[in-house]
Amino acid sequence: MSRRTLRTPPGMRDFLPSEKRQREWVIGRIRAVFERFGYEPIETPALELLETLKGKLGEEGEQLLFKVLRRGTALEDLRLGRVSQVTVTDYDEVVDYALPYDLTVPFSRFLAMHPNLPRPFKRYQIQRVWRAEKPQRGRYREFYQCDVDVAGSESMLADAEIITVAIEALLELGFTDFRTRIGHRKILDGLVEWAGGAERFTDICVSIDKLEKIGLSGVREELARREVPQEVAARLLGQLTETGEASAQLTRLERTLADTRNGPAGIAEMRELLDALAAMGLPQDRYLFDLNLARGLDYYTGPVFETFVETPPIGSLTGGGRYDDLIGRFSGQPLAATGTSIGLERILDVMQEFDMLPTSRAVSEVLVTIFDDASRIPALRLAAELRRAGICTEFPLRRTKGLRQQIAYASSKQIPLLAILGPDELREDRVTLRAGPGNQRSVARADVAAEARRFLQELVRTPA
RNA sequence: GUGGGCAUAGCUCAGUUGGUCAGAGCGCUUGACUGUGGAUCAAGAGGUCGCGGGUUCAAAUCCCGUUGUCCACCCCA
Repeated sequence: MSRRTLRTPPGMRDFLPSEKRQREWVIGRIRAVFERFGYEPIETPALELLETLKGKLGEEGEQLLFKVLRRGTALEDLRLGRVSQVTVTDYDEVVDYALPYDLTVPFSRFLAMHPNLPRPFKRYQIQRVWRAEKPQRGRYREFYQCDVDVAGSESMLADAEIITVAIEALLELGFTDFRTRIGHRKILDGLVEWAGGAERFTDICVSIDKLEKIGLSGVREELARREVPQEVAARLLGQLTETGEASAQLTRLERTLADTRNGPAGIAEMRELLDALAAMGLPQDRYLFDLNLARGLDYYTGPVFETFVETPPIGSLTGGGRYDDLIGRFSGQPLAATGTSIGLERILDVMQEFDMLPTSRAVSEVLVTIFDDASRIPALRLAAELRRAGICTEFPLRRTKGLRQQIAYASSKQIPLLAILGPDELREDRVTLRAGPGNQRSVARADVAAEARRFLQELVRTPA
């Protein structure tokens, strides 16, 4: 088998048992936080109609869709040699389906299809999504997102809860060095209107979103490159670089944006949101109002939020916002919604780098030894008994030579406990439980399950 | 999509100015060792040196192309 064929597609990975268990551990913690706030799990298909996904991602998002070639029609003729070539003028002609790019759009489709669910509907969703990007550190073509969303509430309480859930999830995983930036699309909208660039809103958002990253001059250049008039850019940047307490900034903006269409509503919502957050018991230094946070996706309509770690510079760990119009685009019935996405892969990358993950050990907690034909049946019985007691147990599935080899197997698989049931033990109706050199005890055969359980608990408390 | 680094066994990597350079360690397989911690000893499998072309008496080594991969940009989780 050549190296050429023996590989995974770019940006898509195999996970070894130890890696998979770490992933599941992290997912488990995140899920526990979601459920602590009353969010329910759902799942959507691995394919969506292309039509469902189109036109929701912004200009650049759409080319990142993995599209599935349609079966039949002219392409089938081509495959069967009935025709020698096929002419296509738009990919709609050959594509019906695409792999989801995120979980928000499928969720919106889901909500539009299930209008009778109790509202507000609170769901979480932990699934793979796909983007046809060039893979890089912290960026893959196939990756998991952990989304939490509330649909059917226009209250800032919903946004505050989503932000709180995301922060709690990171705290639960042991993160300490992060900040959640909170911006507001309506305030930005007001600001852009005030500056006289309303018709270029999307372009302007994309540019000012980078303020932190490329600096004032970088944004000025980018706005110029996008042909935003210079005086518009100047007015805008003057406002965006004002700093200070959130409340002071909002008071200032309130005056500036008094006559704009969306500014006043945005400011009122932002105040409401910050008040709610303060009441929800989050550490104050975990989040901040950041006028410059815009986010690239088209569908956000209200507060937007993003969580960053300073080190390593890996990008955002979570990102989300309010999208009150998206669901209406599917059903015609407007339905307010807000939510966030937690980036599992980046979280894992960071946790790996800072050694925040628990040391992985095997699924099996006990290995029951098999010495010879005579001890085989008793060993199988013992294993069955341990399993009935809820202890993950295995025994050697192929011939082993002596105890040493079985110990080596248990060690290499990091199985913590060995249940030795040899001729000596059988004669005395006992079992030797062994956790390591010099750390073993002989227990009565009848007490094995209880003793093993106790032994394992001691081992967890005092890791070897 | 743009730019740069890298490519030798399953993994981590040696390989001199082109000339016994097809290698090591780990892992894997088999055998030996009367039942106590990833052993030891012995044997074995596994590579057209990413692929294609060129230079040369001679290429893992130099040149060109190509593919893959990693990093940066863009964008994002």
